[in-house]
Amino acid sequence: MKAFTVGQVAKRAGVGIETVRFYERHGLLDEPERRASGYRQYGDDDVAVLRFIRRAKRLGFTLKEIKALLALRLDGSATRSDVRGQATAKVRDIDAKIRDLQRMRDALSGLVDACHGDGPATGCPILEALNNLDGGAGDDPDPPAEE
Amino acid sequence: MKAFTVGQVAKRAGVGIETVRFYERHGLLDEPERRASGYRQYGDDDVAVLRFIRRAKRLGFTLKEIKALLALRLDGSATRSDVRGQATAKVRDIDAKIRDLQRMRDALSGLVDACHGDGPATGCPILEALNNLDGGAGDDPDPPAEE
DNA sequence: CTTGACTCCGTACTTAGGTACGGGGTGTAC
DNA sequence: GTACACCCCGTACCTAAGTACGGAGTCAAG
Repeated sequence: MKAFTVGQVAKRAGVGIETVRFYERHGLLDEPERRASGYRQYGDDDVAVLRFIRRAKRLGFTLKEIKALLALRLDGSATRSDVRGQATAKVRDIDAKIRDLQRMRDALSGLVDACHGDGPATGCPILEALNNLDGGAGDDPDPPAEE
Repeated sequence: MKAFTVGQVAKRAGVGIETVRFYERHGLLDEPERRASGYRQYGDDDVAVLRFIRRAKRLGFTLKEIKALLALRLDGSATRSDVRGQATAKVRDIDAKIRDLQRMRDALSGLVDACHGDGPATGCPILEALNNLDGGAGDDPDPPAEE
């Protein structure tokens, strides 16, 4: 029932007022209705969108990507297979991110296991572990050619 | 054996020359040895570090965080348990990211399944799916209090 | 021993994503 | 009916992470 002011919606979503206006200007948040005075009016759905943006950002999505994700929601002109295609592509993106993170996680956690004891850290097999952090998943535009 | 120029190391790592200098200035890459002419000299280890930075960045780590990750490698003054502590914290960070991504992935992929057929997208249960995208994992500094 | 590609350095510019400022209007509690 | 907090808008500023510029020195091939 569209009862929040910009300050209230910002507080509920855990962002700043200026940020709400910023998202509006950049098309992540729909332009809200206004009271006669010009005051913006928001509802719970706007809070949800703002929270979603916050979380997606933490996961490394850009505002542009988030905008695309949000657009899946409203795009009434798209056919279902359009939407499916876009969503599927996003799922693949996310899967790739997860795989990368998992490899990083495993290497790091292997490091934690290998580096037990409590002497000085020198000798702790961190170097090797870090080397393992590198490795497969690059869209490397430069396969190690000869020079 | 420290045989690459800045251009060569940049190419091998898939980054720009200016980026290499930038990382050096910001302490992510050690200051390399120089030839008499002042030319920087790099080795394979530097390539590995640059590639690592690239991957970590794609995963949403900031350069600051990456610097901290890289520091685990060299910190000879730290005790093993120091290093273990830091690495463990990083693992937890990464786990949280993975969980968030997985929830997002599941919601999105549920959307894909639910939205089969090929009519117009209106009616496709995207709204609910997006609502599910929100939910648990925020370090929300503002629990929905009364107003 | 010159030419072209590469390197040096410092400085300036760019994009993304906000954050702050400031002069004015609004809403409400006394 | 006037404080006071809150909102309006535009503009300016900020950090992160590069990217580009440009004049001078260097290296290797012919």
